[in-house]
Amino acid sequence: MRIRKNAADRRDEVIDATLRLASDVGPERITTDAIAKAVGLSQAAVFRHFPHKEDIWAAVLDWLRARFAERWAGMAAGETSPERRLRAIVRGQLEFIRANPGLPMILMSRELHTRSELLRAGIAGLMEMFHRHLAGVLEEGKRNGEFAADLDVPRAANVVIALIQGLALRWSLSGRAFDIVSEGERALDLALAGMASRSRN
Amino acid sequence: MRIRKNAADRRDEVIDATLRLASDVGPERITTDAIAKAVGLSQAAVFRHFPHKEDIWAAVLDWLRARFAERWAGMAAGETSPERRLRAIVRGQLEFIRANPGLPMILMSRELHTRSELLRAGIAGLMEMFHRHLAGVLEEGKRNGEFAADLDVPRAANVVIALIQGLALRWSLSGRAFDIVSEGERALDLALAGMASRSRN
DNA sequence: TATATAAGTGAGTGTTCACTCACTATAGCC
DNA sequence: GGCTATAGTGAGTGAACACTCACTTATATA
Repeated sequence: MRIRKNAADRRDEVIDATLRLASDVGPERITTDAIAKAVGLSQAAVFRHFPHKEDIWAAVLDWLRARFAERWAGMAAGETSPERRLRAIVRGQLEFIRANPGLPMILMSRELHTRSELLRAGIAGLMEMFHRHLAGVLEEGKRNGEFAADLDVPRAANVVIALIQGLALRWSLSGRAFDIVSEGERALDLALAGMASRSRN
Repeated sequence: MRIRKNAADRRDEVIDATLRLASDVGPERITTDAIAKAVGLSQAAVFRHFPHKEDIWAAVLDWLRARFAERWAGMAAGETSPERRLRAIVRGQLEFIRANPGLPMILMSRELHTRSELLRAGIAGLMEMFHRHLAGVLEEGKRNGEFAADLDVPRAANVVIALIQGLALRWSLSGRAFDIVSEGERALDLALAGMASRSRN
């Protein structure tokens, strides 16, 4: 029997299935047929809701953007000191990745980057959002004295992002063989404190 | 006119072309036809030299493994202190990436990881080689007093790798819009010295 | 110089994929 | 209960792709 739902619900189901499939097989190998099966539709029906496959990805990016905004807005209220805020942001991002393992695969996908300028810009936009968010907290901590007075804020934000992405990459490729959240917190500790011996200089 | 070369030369040409194409279009979008055109052969001729496409990737990984071994053997002789050695290793790796922009795309490719267990193991092996190499130097520096006495060496090595990979990712996706070598050296400075203010604790 | 061997080719094949189209069934409204 | 708008379908289509095959041509050496 044919189950008929309204368009908005189906769109959400497709977005959801796509995110889940992204972590299972990788974004480049998601086919419209796989999405259809995951949602319980015929392949042709997918194209009722999204005229082109690219439009599915655009919707996924919109969904992610909305989630990020939500999370960061909620989180800003909590912690007091900039360093604690930074840790909370990183932890939050890692928890989000743990809950949505497809996310890093999407952000890192060369496929999505090169197939369409729209998607490239969308992904770059997400990363910029995060960079600005981090830079704001780092700047505060620098004024505050919690971070080094001569800290190069934009570069430090990039270092934090690189840490998260490098970690997420290893996590994904290892088949999620370790806990990305606790491992990420340790990595951040190292980056904040430094590896060099404290006795020198 | 038909140009005929011996098999070994053709294999090298194919490996070379594949590495170059990996940076241009990404590993997952390299077709045997594109490789054939790059080398100046018909598509069918590619299969004279490699029975399956997977074999081309295996050969590329072998080539990379040999290059790494070469470089690291040559480099060990140079620098004196562990910290300088670490910096030299990272710099060397970044220079290698700059010269072979396809490398990070290959190492990060989910496609290659999931399509074949042989390739997955090959890539994991390359990363392990690098991890061991870094851990050795960090261990030395820890004994030496240049690095923190309580440094968690394997984790620190992972942090360095994450930094390089995260940086390489941003570099690739940005269309190589900055100098990965100098940017990487600054990032390493930050990770070694730490971001937190020195006045605290 | 004849011959064997190996490098090369054009023209396929089967599969996978995004996307189309003519048609059908259902929900919501009058 | 009948009508309309729209979610849904099965059966395509054409393009891209890895890989095959029967056949050709160049090279090394007996």
